[in-house]
Amino acid sequence: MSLRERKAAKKKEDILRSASSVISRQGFHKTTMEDIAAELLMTKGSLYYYFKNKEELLFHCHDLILTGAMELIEDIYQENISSVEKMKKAIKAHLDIAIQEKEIFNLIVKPEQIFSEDHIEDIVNKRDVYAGLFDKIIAQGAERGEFHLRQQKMARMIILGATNWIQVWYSDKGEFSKDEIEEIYADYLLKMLL
Amino acid sequence: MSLRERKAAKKKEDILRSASSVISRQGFHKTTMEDIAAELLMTKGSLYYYFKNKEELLFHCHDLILTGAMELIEDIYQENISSVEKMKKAIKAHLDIAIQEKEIFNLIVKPEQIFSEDHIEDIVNKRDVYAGLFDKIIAQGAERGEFHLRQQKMARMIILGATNWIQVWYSDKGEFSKDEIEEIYADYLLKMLL
Amino acid sequence: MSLRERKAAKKKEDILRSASSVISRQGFHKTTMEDIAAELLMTKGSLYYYFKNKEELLFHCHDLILTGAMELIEDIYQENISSVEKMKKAIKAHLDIAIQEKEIFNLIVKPEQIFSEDHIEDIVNKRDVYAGLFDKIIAQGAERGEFHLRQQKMARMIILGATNWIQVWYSDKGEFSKDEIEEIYADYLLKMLL
Amino acid sequence: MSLRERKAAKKKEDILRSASSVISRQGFHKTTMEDIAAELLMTKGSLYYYFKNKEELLFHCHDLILTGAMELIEDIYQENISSVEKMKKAIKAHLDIAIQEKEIFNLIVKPEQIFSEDHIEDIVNKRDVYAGLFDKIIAQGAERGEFHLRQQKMARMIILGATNWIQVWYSDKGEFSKDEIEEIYADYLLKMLL
DNA sequence: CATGAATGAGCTTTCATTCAT
DNA sequence: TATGAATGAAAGCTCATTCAT
Repeated sequence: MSLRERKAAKKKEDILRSASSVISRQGFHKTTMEDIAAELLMTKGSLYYYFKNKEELLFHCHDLILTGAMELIEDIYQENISSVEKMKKAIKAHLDIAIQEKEIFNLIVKPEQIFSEDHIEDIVNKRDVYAGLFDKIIAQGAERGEFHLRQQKMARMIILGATNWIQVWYSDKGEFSKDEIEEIYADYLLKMLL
Repeated sequence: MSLRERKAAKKKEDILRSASSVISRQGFHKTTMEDIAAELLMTKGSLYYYFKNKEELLFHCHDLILTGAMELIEDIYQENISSVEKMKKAIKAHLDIAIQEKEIFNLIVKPEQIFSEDHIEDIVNKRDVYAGLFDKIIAQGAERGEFHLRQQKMARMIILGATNWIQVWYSDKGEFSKDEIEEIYADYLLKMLL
Repeated sequence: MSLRERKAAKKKEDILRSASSVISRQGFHKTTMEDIAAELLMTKGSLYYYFKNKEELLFHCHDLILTGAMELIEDIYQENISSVEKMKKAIKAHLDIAIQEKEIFNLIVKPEQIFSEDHIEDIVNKRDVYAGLFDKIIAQGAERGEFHLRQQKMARMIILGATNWIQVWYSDKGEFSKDEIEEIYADYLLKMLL
Repeated sequence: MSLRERKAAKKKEDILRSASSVISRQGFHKTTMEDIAAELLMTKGSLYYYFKNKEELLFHCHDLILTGAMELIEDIYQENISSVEKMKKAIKAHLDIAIQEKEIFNLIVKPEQIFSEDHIEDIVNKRDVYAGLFDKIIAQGAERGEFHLRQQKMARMIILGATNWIQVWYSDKGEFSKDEIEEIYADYLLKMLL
């Protein structure tokens, strides 16, 4: 990749980060291209130099964050530790991202209300792959005799549902610190699997 | 209440039910006043006779559903049964509503992105009251020695989070029936409390 | 048709006439919805109450004029006169319309550059039907022994081409009156057919 | 002219030819500077090194083609052949260009809709000079007793109109070859002059 | 010379809202 | 009460044009 290209790639990522942040604050529909541009001290016209429309921009936001998350969880899965430990770590990592990326992560929820058919399949697939990582951890734990449960997929849905929801109410001014919350969540959810 | 007033009240509720249904399908931002009116075989102008604007309409949708849900859970709380049973019933009832009212229930999530300041406080309060009902069930269960847990609020958040999330993926064509799903969810989540 | 409906239909036609006139002056691409609205003392938003987009509006402009023209020529064809007379009348009628509706008539030319696929077929068909009326006159004249020519379609194309072109240069301030021009055109073109 | 200048001149002509071709396909308004640049494997910024804006570029396209056409017809006029032959040749030559340059030639039609006042006069003048060449052929033919007609200008307009129109419908997949069409056109139009 | 990047004016379109009838 | 009609503000998007490098 040439210098030029790397510069452009960096700019694209800057835009995505910035857009993610604004969208997380205001929601996708209430965020205008102008809002996003303003945050970057650009004009909205310039955004279209990098992304061909609003949906495309969002799609890449989504992709960036989900890809990052997948790498994290995949790494945890590869670690040489007990399944209980893996799941604890995975839950904490997931909570971390959900808190940070609020709205973007929330997009995973209802792609049909935002994305056109072109992207939905891609998005749903990626979301499934991500969820699959948690399935793998659970399955491995069950095999190893660490977890005892019948409906593994259901358990995974409960775990991801509960953790995704945290963005709804989390505030860094709450009674518990982020780390404490993550600890408590992990403990509770692990109880379900044992 | 005069006949006329009662007629108007009924019409209002018709509108709210209809609007809820459309919004649940399409999402709030993608639903236009025209869509809502069309569903009722009215014209959008008429809606403004009953509700002074779109937000007001949505606010009352929200209220209608949340009030109904509160009554259900309150009744369950008053029943003369074990806390375990109460919680099971409450979880199932909550799942029922979440599945049925999808989008509207989803509003409970991020009111700031939709409602203006006039309503937010009201909405947040009601949501807290509703959540409080679950807290009461948990507290009672702990008192009675049925539940064993320290962070009661956290547990409640996990429960509501996990159950709210169901709207994201639930489909009546899935592997499990609604009743089965509710049973499984209730079982898993109860494991957390014992 | 109710009074309401007739009123609306009339308004639609008003808009079409007005739009035709503006477009004929400025060309389709240089004419904004605002221009059209201004001519009617409306706001551009209102136009969308009657026509769902700019293309649709243009399509109906086109239709209105072409339908009118077809009726004129069809009537001439039905008259009980010699083919020479029919063709003369048809040429004059066509010139009349071409002069009056300049730009709209010009649309008949390159629909692909303006219309999306949805409309092109319809437009091309109508245009063919219209041209077919001239073919019928020519064929009848040939049968009756009034015209002597081999490539009838080619002759028709020359006639319509020559007459369509008039909008390019016609001005009511020129050396000849519109009637004189029509007379001369008809005479010249008839020479071709005899 | 220095080497550098000649290089630049050549590049300019390359651009004009390329632009003509794209515009002929898509029409002026639907052709963006990017389209033109892409065809030349350039970036749109570079175009502005050679032409100060889109209108200027179009103006020179127009000029290039019309100048070429004028030379052709002028040469025909100078030939030592009968006026009938001259006119036949001129018609065929004109048809050739009209078919090839479609859209650009079409520009001759409505300069006001595309060009600003700066260019209109120039364009109209050149167009008149071009048309004048046909007038000269006709006048000479009348003088020589080959043609018999009163309104010479009108005849010329009919001839140019009919031939210009060919771009509207010509396709190289039609029933007749280009040569045949030209022959037929020339024959028909000549009948008008005799 | 060429280009990548940025700009901003202008366009079409949508839609909540208003209001006379 | 209900509605057809109109409005206007705001959004997404396009593209000719500019300019530093």
